Amino acid sequence: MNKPARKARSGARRSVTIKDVARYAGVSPMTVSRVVNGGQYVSDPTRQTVLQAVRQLGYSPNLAARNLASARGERLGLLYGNPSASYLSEFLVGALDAATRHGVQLVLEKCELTPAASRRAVRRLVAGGVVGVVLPPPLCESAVIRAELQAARMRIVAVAAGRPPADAMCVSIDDFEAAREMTRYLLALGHQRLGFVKGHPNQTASDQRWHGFVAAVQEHGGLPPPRVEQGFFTFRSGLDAARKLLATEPVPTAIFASNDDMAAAVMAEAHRRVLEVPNDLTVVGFDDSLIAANIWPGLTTIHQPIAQMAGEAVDMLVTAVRGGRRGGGGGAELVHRLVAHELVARESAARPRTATA
Amino acid sequence: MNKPARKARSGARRSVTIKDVARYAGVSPMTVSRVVNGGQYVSDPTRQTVLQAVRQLGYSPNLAARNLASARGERLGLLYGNPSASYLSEFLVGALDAATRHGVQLVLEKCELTPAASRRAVRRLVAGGVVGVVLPPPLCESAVIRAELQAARMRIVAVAAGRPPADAMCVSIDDFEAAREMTRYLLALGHQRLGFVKGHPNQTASDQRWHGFVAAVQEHGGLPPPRVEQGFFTFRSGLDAARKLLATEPVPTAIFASNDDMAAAVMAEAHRRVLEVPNDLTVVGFDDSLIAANIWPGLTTIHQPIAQMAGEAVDMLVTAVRGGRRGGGGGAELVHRLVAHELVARESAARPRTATA
DNA sequence: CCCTCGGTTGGTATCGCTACCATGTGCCCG
DNA sequence: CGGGCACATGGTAGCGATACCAACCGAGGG
Repeated sequence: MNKPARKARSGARRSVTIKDVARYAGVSPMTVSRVVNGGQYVSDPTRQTVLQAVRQLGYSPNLAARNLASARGERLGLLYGNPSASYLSEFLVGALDAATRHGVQLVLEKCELTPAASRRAVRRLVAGGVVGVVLPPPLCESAVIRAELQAARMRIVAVAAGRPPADAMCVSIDDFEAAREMTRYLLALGHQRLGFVKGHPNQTASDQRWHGFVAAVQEHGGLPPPRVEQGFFTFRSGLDAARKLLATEPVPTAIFASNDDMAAAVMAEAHRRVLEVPNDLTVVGFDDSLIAANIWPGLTTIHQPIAQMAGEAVDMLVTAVRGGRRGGGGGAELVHRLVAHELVARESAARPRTATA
Repeated sequence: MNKPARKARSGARRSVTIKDVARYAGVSPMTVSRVVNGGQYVSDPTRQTVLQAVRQLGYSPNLAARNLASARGERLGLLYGNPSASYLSEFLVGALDAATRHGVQLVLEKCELTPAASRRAVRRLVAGGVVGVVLPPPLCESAVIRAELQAARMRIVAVAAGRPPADAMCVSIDDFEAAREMTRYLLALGHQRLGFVKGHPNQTASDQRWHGFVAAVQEHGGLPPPRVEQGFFTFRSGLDAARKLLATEPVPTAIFASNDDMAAAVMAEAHRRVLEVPNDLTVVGFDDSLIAANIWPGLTTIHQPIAQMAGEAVDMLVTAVRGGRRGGGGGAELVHRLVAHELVARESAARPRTATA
């Protein structure tokens, strides 16, 4: 038998259980459990004793057992769509990390944006015993998917939706504020003739960014009207927009694209026209996706703490699911959490040539 | 009691347990367990019946219960280093998917390449009860990390190491063959003056790709000696290499960079010199990373089925761990699995201007 | 013909923890 | 003064799966 082998290996392994702590503290396992889980009906002296024992013995609860007993081995789903978003990598890291911390399982499911595909994906999730779902962009914008999920009684957290949907929890940065900040940055550099490439019209974040841009322009005042083109968050659409923006005089001295892919496209088109970035043209983006640091010159952009956001989303889901099971039925508190963004200045933005410092 | 209420509501909710499957298949839970875990003492008819039931009911074992009962910390680790590799995203998707399929938990751990950091990361993994680790590049090349892991008796699968390490399982594409294929492709287009940007010298894949390139050049024969520069897989290093390659006459008509980031850098530098790609210069890369399709012109490159490779790695780990525990001690079969690559032709490669078709 | 033996099954205990109920205090209120 | 209520605690019964052993069964050897 290989039992002896196991024994030998484990030696150091065997962990201290709740019973050990209970015995050590001279109370029942139940009391220990209550203390550890922040239960309410424990007297303060007892609590201190137990906490002491926990520290002394280095007790750490067995996740598997806890999950099993509390039937909280909940699975969470992560529905992802367009994987071109270099988002996904960081997003997954953050989400998985949080999931591991909470001891919940994370199930991935790919999903196109068509109703049929959504339905299929949701069905697969339900079949997999998933009780809550994280929705990264652009799926978080799809009312169809949200409705489908809601019908299956899933909890939902939308990540990085520009405007929080009314029917789901949400974690995002303040797209409006971030765009305003970036625009102010451009204005502070001395730019006057601005160009803007809008994002995909069916993502609410696009609006927020656009409005932030407009707000900054208006509060500054006295500028020639900015040139605006519609984009769709793809490199290709950025190229088209850039072509139009750069074709007609007077050419903008700074172009703010609603995401990095489009900003990269603007830079590519600028190069084609032998405009040097940033000396002849300043280009800034949004997202701080992988491409931002991997092109030359590096792209000045807005950094979103994607991993953190994904993690928070999972946290929210876990508390919602657990609290929901515990607390009275359906008391759906729809939290909306904002996290901090950051303007990352790289090489693609500079004072305009004609700046009147 | 709210039990009835739960029952009523649950219908779709309540996950199916091993007992349900057993009842459905008309056998005991034990037998189901044996089938699911690939146990040996099950007759074929019984096995089929059970598998059928599993599929019908959509059964998926409860991780918590399994871990608790078997005390088998069946967690797998994924040690990732340099996340600049846009690799990570797809890699995670594949790995997580496989992990979910097998019902094992995947624990992520970030790890720098220094010995100290490796030691710390491994310690964290051990503390987390991890029994096997997936090593994506570039970590799979680090003998230090492998040694560290092996000392902790972990199973290891290295992914995309150019040359399989002697002491670990491995899944990769045939870098040599892929590079040779790409080079033949360039030669077939009519290119004669070739440039090559080598990859980071401490990754064995770099060698393989370089040798594949050389092999194709030699088997073709009668070419001027190719121009070669050392790169380090970073955009920056690609820029430096491109500068040198394009500075001295005669300029190559095609440049093969050992990865996409460097290829993108070559393209950027070409643009700066007002060389049009692909008309004035053909550029090809390797990896088919996100950037390849998101620049203009699109990069002709070698596609690696990253997600699939990651999935296979997890599969191998699972069978190794389960088989290893069961089967006689230490019969470490070090499998090395090759998966198919694919040459993806986009717009960055064309016949040279001076081609003598 | 019985007994052993290897392949195949089912029963039972148990993993570590928590839900749930019972119990036991002290205290206020009717 | 007894019932009720808010706290504080302990006991018991599982959660879903596997380990381990017992039981069965057909075949072959003594």
